[in-house]
Amino acid sequence: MAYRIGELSKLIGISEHTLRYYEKEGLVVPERDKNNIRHYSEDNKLWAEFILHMKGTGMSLDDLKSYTQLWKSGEEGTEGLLEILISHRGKVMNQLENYKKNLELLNTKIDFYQSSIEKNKAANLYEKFVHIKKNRDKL
Amino acid sequence: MAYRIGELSKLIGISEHTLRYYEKEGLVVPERDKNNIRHYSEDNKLWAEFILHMKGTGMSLDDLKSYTQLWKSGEEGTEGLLEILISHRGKVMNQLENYKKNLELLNTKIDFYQSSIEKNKAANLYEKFVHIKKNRDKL
DNA sequence: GATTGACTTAGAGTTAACTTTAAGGAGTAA
DNA sequence: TTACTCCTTAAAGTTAACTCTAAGTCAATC
Repeated sequence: MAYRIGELSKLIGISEHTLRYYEKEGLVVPERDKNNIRHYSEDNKLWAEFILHMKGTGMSLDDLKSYTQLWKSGEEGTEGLLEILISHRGKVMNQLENYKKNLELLNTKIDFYQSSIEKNKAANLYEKFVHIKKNRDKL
Repeated sequence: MAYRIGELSKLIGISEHTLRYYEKEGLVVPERDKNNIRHYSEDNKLWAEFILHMKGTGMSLDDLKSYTQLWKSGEEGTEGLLEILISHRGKVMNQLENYKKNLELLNTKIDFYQSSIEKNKAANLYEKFVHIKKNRDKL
């Protein structure tokens, strides 16, 4: 029920280096066995995955450090956790809007270039046709 | 119908430094007057805004450089432009999904903490009530 | 005449989040 | 025994995209 660094690294798709870095930063701190080998619990894994999710929507490691500290502090940190989550949710909602708008912009541009290529191909075909016709007529 | 660097900087919300940097990188290249002052045309402005949009959804300046070069090359660049746009659209769609999922996750967490705070408040109120009652009974 | 806003080059500094290196040591599985 | 995975520290290197500095010049406007 515990993962060694190499396993976890493969499971969640980040390097062992990065996992050690996260430990140094206090983000994901596994237990050690008598040989000093890291053992990541299921909770450690879930926490790491949560971090990756939040990072993936633009939360900074600094914010994630604060978040982790608050979480460790137990009940008294709850309001702080909420504050961070709500502020981040605002950013995520803005980004969502931003991405939606830009997707539309991209679609418009893509449509434009695609039809301009189509037109171009049609024009070339016509040119070829005229050329062939001309040469045929010459014969 | 043309902007000087300071004006454009304010209009589109990036620093003059950055505009000069973009010029050096070949991204937005304004005309110069006889005194060597930059004059950004309406097209320059639109291009700059387009760049900011694409950057805002994660396109790198390197890709934007290629894009700009292709655009300058005219008709023969069209297929290349399309390729970049379509590839970027893919990334934007993935990000959109990612943000949607994370928004849900955030909402779940926020709900959880909010109700746990509510419960806590209720419990505290109850404690206070018991305390008051106890003291009143003592009298 | 003073202020404002523009210009130049060349290079150094910043930030976040890794990523790599060096150089060695130790436990475990086939 | 060989290979594999793990461990350590400390520090240097990387990347993108700026951001700033210095030191000076120039033109327009109040």
